[in-house]
Amino acid sequence: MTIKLYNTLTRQKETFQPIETGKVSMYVCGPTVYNYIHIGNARPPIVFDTVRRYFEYKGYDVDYVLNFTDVDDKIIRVAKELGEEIGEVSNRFIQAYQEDVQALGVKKATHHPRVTETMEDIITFIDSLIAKGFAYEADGDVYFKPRAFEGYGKLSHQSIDELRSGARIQVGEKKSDPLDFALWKRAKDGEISWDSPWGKGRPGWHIECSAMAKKYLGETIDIHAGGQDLAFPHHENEIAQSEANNGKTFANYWMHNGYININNEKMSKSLGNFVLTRDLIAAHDPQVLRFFMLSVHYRHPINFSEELLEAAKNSLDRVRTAYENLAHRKAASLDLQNDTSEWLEKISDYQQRFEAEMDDDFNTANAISVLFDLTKEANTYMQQDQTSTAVIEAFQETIGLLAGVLGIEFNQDATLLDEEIEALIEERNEARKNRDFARADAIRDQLKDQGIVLEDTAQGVRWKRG
RNA sequence: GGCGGCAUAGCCAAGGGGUAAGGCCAAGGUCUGCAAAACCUUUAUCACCGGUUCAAAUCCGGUUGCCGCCUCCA
Repeated sequence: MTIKLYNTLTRQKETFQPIETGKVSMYVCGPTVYNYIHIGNARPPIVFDTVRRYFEYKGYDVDYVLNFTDVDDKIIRVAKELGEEIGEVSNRFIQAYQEDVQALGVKKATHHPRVTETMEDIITFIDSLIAKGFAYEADGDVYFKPRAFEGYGKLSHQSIDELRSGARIQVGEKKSDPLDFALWKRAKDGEISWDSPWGKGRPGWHIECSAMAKKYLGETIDIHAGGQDLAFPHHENEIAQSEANNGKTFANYWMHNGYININNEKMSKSLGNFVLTRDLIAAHDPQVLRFFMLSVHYRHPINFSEELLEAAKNSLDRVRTAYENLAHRKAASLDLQNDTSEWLEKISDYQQRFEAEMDDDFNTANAISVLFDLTKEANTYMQQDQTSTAVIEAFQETIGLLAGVLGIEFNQDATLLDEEIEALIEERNEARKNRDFARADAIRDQLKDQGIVLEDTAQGVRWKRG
């Protein structure tokens, strides 16, 4: 089956057609590193990491670039406030970003370029745009002229004249048209700067992505992605810069994720209604947060609340518990041959259903529902007196594999209990045999206080860390 | 003003012409010494109005409400 994905450019689901067979090049706009990320900022890395994982699951070789904007007005401001170098600020928050996102099960990108390390390419890019007549220098600033680029507005589906009413010129800018946007900003006194043909300065916001995408992925990439709010103006401007300069389609597919809302309103720094990712993963299982985000289609908004997170935790526990129970049940299973193939076929059907949902524009909400169906099937199978090792293993492997595609990992290595606890469990078994339930329950309560939960099953005592 | 999205059970959420997936919560039941886990059962006609159709939650028109983008934003 081929993968279909919704392309913002055409406003349609399209069959994914890679530029190069078996390969996918993806560029995802990363953070401006001047503070800790909130959970809204965590959605794109999670969503597109899942997209990446699914492509890899399907056998594609994915070249995945996620950049860091490590110089801009806000970073300069924060550095000034703290009396630090901007490098100190950006390094600290890049580090923090990596930690947060790693906790959420996000794989490292193939490349994590930074603006400050791409300066030469950026300057060359701007120079070339000026040479081609798409940009002009004005008193140390350089501006891009959207009016010179024919396709301007094609991503956000806005006509250039409609946009005009919203455009504005800020104090100190030397644009000749309100629509023009900065490629290069002349340095103010004492501000960090780089030498360029137009004097000391630093890049504007949009040009970095055009330059980095070209540097690491080439002139045409398969997928360019980011949050919905980047579609305009950021991505629109990237298209204009890249296509004006390279004369080629910049990205074949554009993907945009929806927002995280609080009380039905967009979470944003300016509204002050945000929850920091760090704070949340300190208080909750980060996998639950990831699972929560994937339980809604990536293009739809998600309303955030502690209650919803709690519900997500209970949901995920259902799958996790089944996975752990399968591990326990494996020991008591037999090398049965009779009805095995029928079950294995059934399990494989669930996997195919999962794939069909993911193939359809990465419908993780439906993919998760298939995972639940598979979980129920496994639980039902375990109701039987006799179970086949092969079937139990297939259930466990498939649940682990599909959850893994979503970036959810279940604990494989149940650490052994220490001897003291083992002895207590044994003592309790004896007590139960002797129908000394008071003693048995006392031991169970004692272990519970130590975080060990005991469950009596037909196949013996099952324990887990609660 | 321009462009766009959303409205489905107590809650979350898929579906998007053929008669409502899945999860959470709740209640009842089975199993269990008790629990836990699990399984079974119960719970909606899809914001409203009108139209197209043999058939509409799904298409079209309109109404209401909410949200987003329109040069800081994921």
